[in-house]
Amino acid sequence: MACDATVLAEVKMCSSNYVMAVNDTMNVINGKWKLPIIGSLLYGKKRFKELERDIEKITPRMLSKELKDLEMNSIVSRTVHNTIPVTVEYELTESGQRFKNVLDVMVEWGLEHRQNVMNEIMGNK
Amino acid sequence: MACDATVLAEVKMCSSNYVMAVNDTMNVINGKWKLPIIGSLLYGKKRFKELERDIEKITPRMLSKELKDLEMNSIVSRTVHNTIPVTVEYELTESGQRFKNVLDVMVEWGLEHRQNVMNEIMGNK
DNA sequence: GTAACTACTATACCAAAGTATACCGGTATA
DNA sequence: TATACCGGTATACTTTGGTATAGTAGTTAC
Repeated sequence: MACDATVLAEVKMCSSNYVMAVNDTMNVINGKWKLPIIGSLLYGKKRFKELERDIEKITPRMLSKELKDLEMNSIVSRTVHNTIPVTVEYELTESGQRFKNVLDVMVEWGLEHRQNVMNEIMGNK
Repeated sequence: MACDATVLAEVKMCSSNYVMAVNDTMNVINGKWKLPIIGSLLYGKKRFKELERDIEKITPRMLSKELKDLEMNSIVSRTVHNTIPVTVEYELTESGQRFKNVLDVMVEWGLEHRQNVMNEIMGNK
């Protein structure tokens, strides 16, 4: 059938699955701080305070909240180490790392779009 | 230099451009209604009332506002026809149509991610 | 004993985003 | 003359998202 999820090309034709999958993706990146956090973790695992220092102007309240969201959605994993004092490490899951594919396409589109808009303003065809 | 914008692969290394391009893309899709509007217009040009009927629960206020946003960002074009009464058509620009690339990757990631999460719940490794 | 580091949480507030409801001028139809 | 369609706008309200500021418990260094 057209709605058999086993074949990607066909799924793309099936608009209810299409919408669901886009929404799943949107839920990962909603809010002001999700992308900065993911961006920071793309460079490797980080501790809470490291993220707090890394991401300008984020408050511990928001960092904590957003990390919980990301953990719940299996984008980020949280590991507590029995050091003294305890250290907590946040790391991208495999899904989290694969999210870079989405970011890459966003970058590609963003750059092309900016170029297009520039050309229009300059009057080039 | 590493920040020469002419080579895509190098641009991806240059984090300030990377961030800028992602933000450009995010600005296109922010808010609750941008994606439904773009999604509807992917099937071809539409008039105001057609969009209003197509997109469930959207109010004319939001539709009008979001269409203006999209037009300002060169994602959608607005054409007024001198029919009686006037008809107004909204259509994706070239950039708007290319945005489907972003959506496609979002769908791909969304489906894979959902599958991953399912597998974890089911206990499969 | 007091200051500082870790990983947070609690309370209160504020601004942006979205909703609800009504309305506008113009035209066509009954 | 009344009703309905078109492409919206205006006003007021509510909900959500984010900020500001302070404080928590445990540990180490001075």
